[in-house]
Amino acid sequence: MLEPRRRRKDARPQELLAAALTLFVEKGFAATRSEEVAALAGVSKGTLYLYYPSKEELLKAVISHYLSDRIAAGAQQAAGFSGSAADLLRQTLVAWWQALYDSPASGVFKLVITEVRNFPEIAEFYLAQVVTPANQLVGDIIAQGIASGEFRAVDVGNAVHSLVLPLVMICLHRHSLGACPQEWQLDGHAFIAQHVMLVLDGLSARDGAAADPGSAALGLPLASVCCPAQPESIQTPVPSKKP
Amino acid sequence: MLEPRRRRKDARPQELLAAALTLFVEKGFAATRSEEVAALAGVSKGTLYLYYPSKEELLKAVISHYLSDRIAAGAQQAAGFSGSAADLLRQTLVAWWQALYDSPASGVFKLVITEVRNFPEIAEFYLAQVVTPANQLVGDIIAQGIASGEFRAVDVGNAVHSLVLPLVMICLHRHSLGACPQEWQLDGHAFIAQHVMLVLDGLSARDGAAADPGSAALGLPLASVCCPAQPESIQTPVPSKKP
DNA sequence: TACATTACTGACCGATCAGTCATTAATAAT
DNA sequence: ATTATTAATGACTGATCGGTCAGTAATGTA
Repeated sequence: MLEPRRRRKDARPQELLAAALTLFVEKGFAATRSEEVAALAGVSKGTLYLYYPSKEELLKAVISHYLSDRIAAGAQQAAGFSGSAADLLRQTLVAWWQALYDSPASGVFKLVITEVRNFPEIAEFYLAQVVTPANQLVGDIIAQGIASGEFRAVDVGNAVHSLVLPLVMICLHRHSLGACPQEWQLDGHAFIAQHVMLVLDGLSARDGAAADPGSAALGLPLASVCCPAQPESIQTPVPSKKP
Repeated sequence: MLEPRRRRKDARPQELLAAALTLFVEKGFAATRSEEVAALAGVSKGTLYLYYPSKEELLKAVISHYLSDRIAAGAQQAAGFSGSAADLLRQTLVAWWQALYDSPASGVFKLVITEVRNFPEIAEFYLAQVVTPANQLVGDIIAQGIASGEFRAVDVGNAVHSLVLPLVMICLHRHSLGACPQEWQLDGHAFIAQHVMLVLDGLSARDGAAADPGSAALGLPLASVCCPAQPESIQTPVPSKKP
C-alpha cells in the first residue's frame, strides 16, 4: 500500500511549514524530531532538508510565515471598518482576534514565548513584525478617540496593552491547558468579545461615576508598557544549503 | 582550586530544584541537559540521580514544589486582609501577585504552559492545586461583594478570569520576551496594580452610566470559563529509583 | 523509446545525552 | 585509630537524532 512517489516542488514548503507549526506548538521545538515533521508532511527526512537547511531555519520560517500572514489580515480588516473609535476597536479587535484564535496561526504565540530565549533573533523579528505594528494600529484608534473626547485621557500605550495582552493569553491557553482533554475549558470567543467590551467600558468618558479625570492614579483603566522599534532579521523560506 | 567534596544530604534537593527551575524556565525542559542542572546546583550528574530518579520526575518535583509554596503564601495573605470586597480583592491580588512576580516561582507558569501537553499529569496537578483553589479564593470574595450589593450581578467564574488571566500573562512575559535584553520591557508591578483597578472599576455597581443591569450582553466585565475539580497525581520529591 | 533532469528517498554517520555503577572519600560509630 | 556507613563522583554505555549523500524514480524532452 505504498503511495507512489510524487514530485510536488511547489506544495512542499507550505506543507512542511504547516506540519512543523503543528508539532512545534504541540511538543515544543527541542522535543520534536525533524523526521516527525517530514512524516506529517508526507515526505522523507531528506526532503525536509532539501527545502530548509536546518531545523532552526525551519523554526524561523514557520514563525515568519504565519506572522506575516496574520499581520496582513489584521491591517486589512481594520481598514474595512468605520464608526466611533469604540466601534472601530470593537470590530477590528473582535474580528481579527476571533479569526486568529480559530486558525492554526494562533499557535505562533506559544512558539514565540517558549523559544524566544533560545533564539534571540526571534525576539527582534516578533517585535518588529507584530508588537510594533499592532501597537501602532490599535494605538492610533485610541488616540483618535481621546482627541475627539470619546475616551478619557489615558496613556495610549498602556491602554493598548490592557486591550491586547489578555487576547494573547487565550491563544496561549488554547494550545496548552486548553488542548488537554477534559481539562480547564475556556470559550475563547466569548472571552474576547466580553473582555474588549469591558475595557472599552472603562475607557469611555462617562461623566457619572468614580473617576476624577485629573488624577493619574485612580479610575484609570490601563496597563503600562513602553515599546521601542526594532529592525527585521528573519527571512522567508530560503531553499539554501549548509548550516 | 577544586572545592573539596561536601556531604549535604538535606540541602541538595532544594538546590537541585532551584537549579532545575532556572534552567527549565530559561531553556525549556527538553533543551536542558541534566548535567547542566547538576552543575548549577554544584554537584555531579550522578548526585542528581541520587535524589530524583529521572529527569521527568525532577520536572514534576519542581512544579509541585514551587506551586505548593505559592498557594500556601496566597491563602495566608488573603486571610490577613479585611474591608470591602473591592479592598479585599485589591489587597489580596496585588500583594500576592506582586510577590509572585518577583519570585523565581513565577517561572512555573511558563513551565506548565510549555510542558503540559508533553506530560499530562501536570495538567491534573495544576488544575487541582492552582486553578481550583485560586478560583475558589477569588470567587468567594466576588460572590460576597455581589451579595452585599457592592458589585454588579456578574457571573462569578467569568469575573475571576477577567481578574486573574492577565496576571498570569505578565508572569509569562517576564520569562520570555521580557527576559530578552533591550526588548519589549513591561513594568509588571504597575500593570498588576492598574489592571486590578480597572476590572474592579468595571465590577462596581455604579449607577450613573452605561449598563442596564438586566442585559446579560452589555456592560458586563467578564471572561467566561468553567472549571471542574480534579484529583491530585504528582507527589513531592520521592528519592526512589528506576524509571 | 531513449535520454536528461531533478525531486525525492532512506541507510548511514557522528555527536549528544539520559541514566548507570564501580570507585572514592567524607562523616559517624566504636 | 580503626572500621562502617553512605554521600558523592565521573567514566562509561546504549539509544536517539540532526544532518548527509549516493542512489532511485518521476517527469520532461526529442
